[in-house]
Amino acid sequence: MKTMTRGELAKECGVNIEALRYYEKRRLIDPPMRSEIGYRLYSKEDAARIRFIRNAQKLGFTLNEILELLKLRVNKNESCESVLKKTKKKLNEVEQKIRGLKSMKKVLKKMIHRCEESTLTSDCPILGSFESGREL
Amino acid sequence: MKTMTRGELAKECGVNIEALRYYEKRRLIDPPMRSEIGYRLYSKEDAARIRFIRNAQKLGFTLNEILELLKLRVNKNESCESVLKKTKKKLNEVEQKIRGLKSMKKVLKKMIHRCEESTLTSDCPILGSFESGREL
DNA sequence: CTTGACTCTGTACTATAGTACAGGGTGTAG
DNA sequence: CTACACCCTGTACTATAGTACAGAGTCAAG
Repeated sequence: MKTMTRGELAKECGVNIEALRYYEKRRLIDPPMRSEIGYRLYSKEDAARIRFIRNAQKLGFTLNEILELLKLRVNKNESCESVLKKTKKKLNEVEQKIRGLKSMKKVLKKMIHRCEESTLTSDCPILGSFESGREL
Repeated sequence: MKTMTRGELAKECGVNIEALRYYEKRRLIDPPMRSEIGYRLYSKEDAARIRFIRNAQKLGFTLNEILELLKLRVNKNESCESVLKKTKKKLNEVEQKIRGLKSMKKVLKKMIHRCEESTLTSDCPILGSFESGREL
C-alpha cells in the first residue's frame, strides 16, 4: 500500500503540516502507522479524512461536530438504533443549513437583479434573509 | 420609536450581553443611540442585524465575511459595478456551500436507509461525501 | 435611604483551531 | 563527510470570537 509522509499529506490536502499533528491529538484521525525510524505514514484514507474535515469546516461545522459526523457508523459498542437517531439529527442540521443558505441565495440573486436593472436603493436587503422568524 | 436596552436586546436575540458590545467594537452594528444617562438604546433593525449575524455564523461565515455581506449595498463611495461584482462573488460562495451540504445530506440519507434496512457495514460512509474531487 | 437590578467603561481571561519554534534525529546529494 | 531537507517531540505563541470582572453610576421598590 502506498503511503505518504506528513509533509506529503499536508501538501496534497493543502493544510499546514502542524495541523495534521493537531487533528491526531484531537482524535479526528487515527494515529497513523510509523516507519522504522518513527516517521508517520499516511494512507489514501487519511487524505480523504483530512479533506472531509476541511470541507466540513467550511460548511460551519466545528471539529467536535466533525468528530461526531465521522463516528456515525455501526460499531460493537453501539446499537444501530442510536446510530440511526444521531444520523437523523445530523440530517436535520444539514437541512437547516441548506434552508438558511437558500434564503441567503435568494436575496443575493434579487440584489443582483435589481443592480442590473438599476433600480437601486441604499438599504441593506440581505438583512431580510432571515426575517421569517424561523430560527436557524 | 420603541427601543431596547442592551440586556433586553441580548435576551431577545439569545446572545450574551457582552457580545453586543463586541459586535459594536467590530463595527458589525452601528453605535446605537444613547439615553440621557448614556445607556445604549437599540432599535428593531439592530435586533434583525444581530439575528442575521448569528444565523450567518452558523452557516460558516466569519465575522469579517458577515461584515462584507452587510456592506453589500449601494452607497455614495462605491459604484453599482463593484457592488454587483462582490454580490456575485458572495452568491458563488453560497452556492458552493449549498452543493457541499447537499452531498452531505445525500450520504446521511443513504446511511439512514441502509440502517433501516439493516444492511449495515462498519465503515464510515460519510467520508465519501466529498470524494468527487471538487474543491469546496 | 439603602438594596438590588440594571447600565457604563476598561481590561483580563477563555475556548477553539491552529501555527511556530527549539532542540534533536535521519538520510541523500554534492 | 557535511549541508540540506526532511522528520520527531514538546512547548509556546497567535487569531478569532467571545466572556468575565472590577469599579462606578442610575434608579425603582421596600
